[in-house]
Amino acid sequence: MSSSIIEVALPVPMRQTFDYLIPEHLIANASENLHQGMRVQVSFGRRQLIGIAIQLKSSSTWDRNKLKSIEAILDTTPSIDAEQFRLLEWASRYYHHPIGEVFHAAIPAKLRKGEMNKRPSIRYWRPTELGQQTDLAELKRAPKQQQLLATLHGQAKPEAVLREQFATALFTALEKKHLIESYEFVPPPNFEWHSELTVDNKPFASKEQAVVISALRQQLGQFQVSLLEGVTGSGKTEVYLQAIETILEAGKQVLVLVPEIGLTPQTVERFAARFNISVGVLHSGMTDNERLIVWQQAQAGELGIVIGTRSAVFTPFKALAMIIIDEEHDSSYKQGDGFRYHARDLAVMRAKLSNIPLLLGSATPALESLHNALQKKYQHLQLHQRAGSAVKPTFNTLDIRQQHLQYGFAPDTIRQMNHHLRQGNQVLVFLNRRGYAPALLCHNCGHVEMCNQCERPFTLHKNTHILHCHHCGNTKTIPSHCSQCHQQDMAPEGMGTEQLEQGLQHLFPQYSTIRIDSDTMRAKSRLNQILEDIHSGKHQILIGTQILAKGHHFPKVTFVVVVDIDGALFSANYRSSEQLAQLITQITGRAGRAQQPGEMWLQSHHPGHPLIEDLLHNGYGHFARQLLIERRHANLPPYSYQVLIRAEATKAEAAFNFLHNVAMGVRQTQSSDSNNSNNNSSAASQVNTIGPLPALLEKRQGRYRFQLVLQSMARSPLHTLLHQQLQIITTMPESKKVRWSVDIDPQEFY
DNA sequence: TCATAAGCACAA
DNA sequence: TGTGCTTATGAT
Repeated sequence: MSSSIIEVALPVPMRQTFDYLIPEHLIANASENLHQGMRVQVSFGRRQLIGIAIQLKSSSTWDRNKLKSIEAILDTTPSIDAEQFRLLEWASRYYHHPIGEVFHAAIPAKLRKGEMNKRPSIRYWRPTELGQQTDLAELKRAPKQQQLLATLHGQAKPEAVLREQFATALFTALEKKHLIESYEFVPPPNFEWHSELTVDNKPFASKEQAVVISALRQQLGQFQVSLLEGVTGSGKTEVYLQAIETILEAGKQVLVLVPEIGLTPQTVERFAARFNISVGVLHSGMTDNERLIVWQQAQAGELGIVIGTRSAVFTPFKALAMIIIDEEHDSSYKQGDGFRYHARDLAVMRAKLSNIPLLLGSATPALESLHNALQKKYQHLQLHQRAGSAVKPTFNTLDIRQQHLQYGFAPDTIRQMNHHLRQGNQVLVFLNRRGYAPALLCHNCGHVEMCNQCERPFTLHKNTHILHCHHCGNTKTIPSHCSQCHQQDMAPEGMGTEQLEQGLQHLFPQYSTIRIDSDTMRAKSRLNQILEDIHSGKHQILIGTQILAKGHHFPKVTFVVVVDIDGALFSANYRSSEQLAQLITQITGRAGRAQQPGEMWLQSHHPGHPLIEDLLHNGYGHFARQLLIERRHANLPPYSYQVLIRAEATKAEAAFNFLHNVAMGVRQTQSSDSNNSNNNSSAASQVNTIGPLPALLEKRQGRYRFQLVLQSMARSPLHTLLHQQLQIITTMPESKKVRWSVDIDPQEFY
């Protein structure tokens, strides 16, 4: 049977694939030359698109003479290998995302654009003849230039590597002096890393570490997920290093995922230095060329270790033997738009398909991971002892009820900040604003306005001045008096980082304040510069959001203020308290030093809140287990499963009606199912709908946004139902009038 | 009467 | 999603 048709996945937001004819000159060799996972160029409408070959077929459901022919085959070996293909097919099904877009997200930009999968040349710098002869001392008035020239002495280096350390201006300056020159070069493949591998400066593992390392080494060659729960400073990285030693010695490869902000040159250097091999790095700040090279090198087996952020989970390997996810609780592993995958979950599936171990490491594991570990689905490994001298700050929860707050600070807090600043120390002001659903709180007594139906805090929608219960959909107008103490002091939670920054400049004009959040940190180099300034003591007051909790140490910070913990404790977003605890714990492990442990103050209207008390006295591990119990009682993830459907439109009714119809469809499907068969309608397989509710920022960029949550105690009925609904939705005329998206296992709501 | 914007269907 | 066709709006 001749296979003259090829099924192609295209990067369009449509759920179907497309059939094309294979032109005459290719038919003879189609089964030889065209394989699953290869890129093909096709004409689609008036456009030329790059698609991925799914399979060869001999017939199509489409009329044969309506089929177009493919324009070209762009690969000689599949860009998506068999293993990746299976992973991405699974991801497309699991996340209910169009397969073409899934493939698109998983390959480097250069390949997406149809460039040939050949090694691109890269720019190198080398000293010129003159540069070789020049005495370095001649450049002593330009120390940075001197340093650059010294680095290049006797050895050319790729520009990308040098850029991490040297500014652009230095290159032009030295080039002008005819001391260095650049050239393009295609580096030859290096399969020799394995024989060059050495293990340098390996410290002795502690007894505790040794136990964990040997447990991990026993799993090689089989699928097993392990959760390494290790307090800050317990030496998780050392465990990673020693666990992968035998893998590298066997010539096999390791993938290490790190949070977006955690990927510093130091991290990479630590891996490279231990094994004396070059480490592949993948992160968002790299050029398309740089990413493509690492991708190809990993695929060819030229790299023993690849360290990368979220999307590095798609990197192809020749002989992948282990995946490590550092700081596995970190929210940057979840893609927030488009193809909303979670790198941790994809890694679990990848490890399963490849039959290799996966190691999840964190001081503050995500409740999902902890749950799996406690359920014995994951192997649970623990490190309790800190390697160095212990740095544990003292805590103080400060009651701010009825206090006169200045820019959000209580008088005592301001006094204490002054005290620390006068001693020449740094103060860290922490404001956690992300992902909160603000509650309405009485400043006099701390009472939080709760939904009378489900005992959960109401969420304040500022635009409409309405309280919404995000659990049952109940609404209420904003009361003028507190129902508890009858004072007129109901205030919404919330202040932005910018306001806080201005306030601090007013309160402490003599000190330098620096704000560190993702907005100001767009460029990676900028962050490094600021971190350097902080370490050198240029700034005394640091204002930060999540970013500060990730991997950076602040030895000069002796006082940490968390401005408002109530926002997290009384958020309708049930993940807020988990995130707050993770942040507090992470900062705790990173501020201060052995000689001067530091202090952390938490401002709250509920100073004796049992969850916070538990966290401060018994640590994150205990707290997290308590929180899991709460989640179980409330039937929340990880004990239930959720899908969030978002919709936005220029007309509020359009978005609302769309989601309303979806919700009706869900209920209808279920009631007809239970009437007909009665076998599939147990409480566990019941899918509940919550909403549609307006999004917290209801209107953004002139569009009204709503969301609908589908929730079930079991995953499969939820997914089955969603699958059915999506088929209906895509044919609904309303669906074309709104922008809508599906978020499986949503992390951020409201 | 023309020009531009908004709405809409379609893609193999 | 990107494209081009159709229809609505509205300025002159």
